[in-house]
Amino acid sequence: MQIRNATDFSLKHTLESGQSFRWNLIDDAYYGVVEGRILKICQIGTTLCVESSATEDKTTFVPFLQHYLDLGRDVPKILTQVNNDAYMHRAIDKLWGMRILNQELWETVASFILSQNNNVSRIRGIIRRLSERFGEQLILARYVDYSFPSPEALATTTEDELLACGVGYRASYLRDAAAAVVSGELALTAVKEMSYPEAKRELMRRKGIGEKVADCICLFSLGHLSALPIDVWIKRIFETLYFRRRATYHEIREFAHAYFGDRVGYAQQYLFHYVHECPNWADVEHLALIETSITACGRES
DNA sequence: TTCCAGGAGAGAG
DNA sequence: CTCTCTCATGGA
Repeated sequence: MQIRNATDFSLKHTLESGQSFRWNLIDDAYYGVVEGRILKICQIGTTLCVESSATEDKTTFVPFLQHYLDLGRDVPKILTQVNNDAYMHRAIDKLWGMRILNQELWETVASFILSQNNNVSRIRGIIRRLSERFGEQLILARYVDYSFPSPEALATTTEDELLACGVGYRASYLRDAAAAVVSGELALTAVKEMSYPEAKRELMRRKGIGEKVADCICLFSLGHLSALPIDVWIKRIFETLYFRRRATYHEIREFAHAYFGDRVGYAQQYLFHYVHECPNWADVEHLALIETSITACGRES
């Protein structure tokens, strides 16, 4: 199956930017599991070639995939709004076409609970082992993978089995969240209908979900583009480039919304992925010295 | 060996 | 409110 006219879209930047942990690049095609089926996607120009392990109805599958990849959004317009300085200009130029995915909610909740105090490659390994152990086997041609474990599967296992997958001290957080979904205490269908502040507050009631993880869930699953996950790198960027001093999370949040506007989540993702792709910290500091359009922040007490 | 990674909870001040 | 310590794990 094909999707044409995927303009201003980069499959590579989108799937490799650390918002999903499930995609593997094999011979120019990305293989991943999305909502219970393996997808194989490759991009040739503005055309996406897609294969699925499931039998798909084209009339529903194409809109589903377009929504997952956020293809319906006017991303160039957003990037114009957040292209405020030399550093953002470089990030946007380097990562043109990167989009923020709309991922399945439970998988996103569980994945970012596991992300705390962890690194991307290890998070990927944990999720792969959890899926192999607690998910269902899927096959597309010679590619074998496993669906993301259901809340029921993770709620009824033991912490020892989770530890064997390498989740570490996050085992109790993961099991508690799964149990809350099963019991209905965490109503995911209701969370999907909530506003950004409501959804964030509801998610943060769970142990293991703080501000940053809740913002990742709101941004990478619920489409709340004003969500701003502040990890150590984003904090470092804002402090070096825009504040030139230590800043609290509250200060960064306030400044970022004023500086980038209500699509700050998109700006954040370009900053996050760019600093990981091009970890030239001296360059950041150099830009901080020559940048003049951003001196408004951090002057008052 | 120590440090770090898409942090958060608990406690102290 | 802010600061600090700890948490399990593996790669650098």
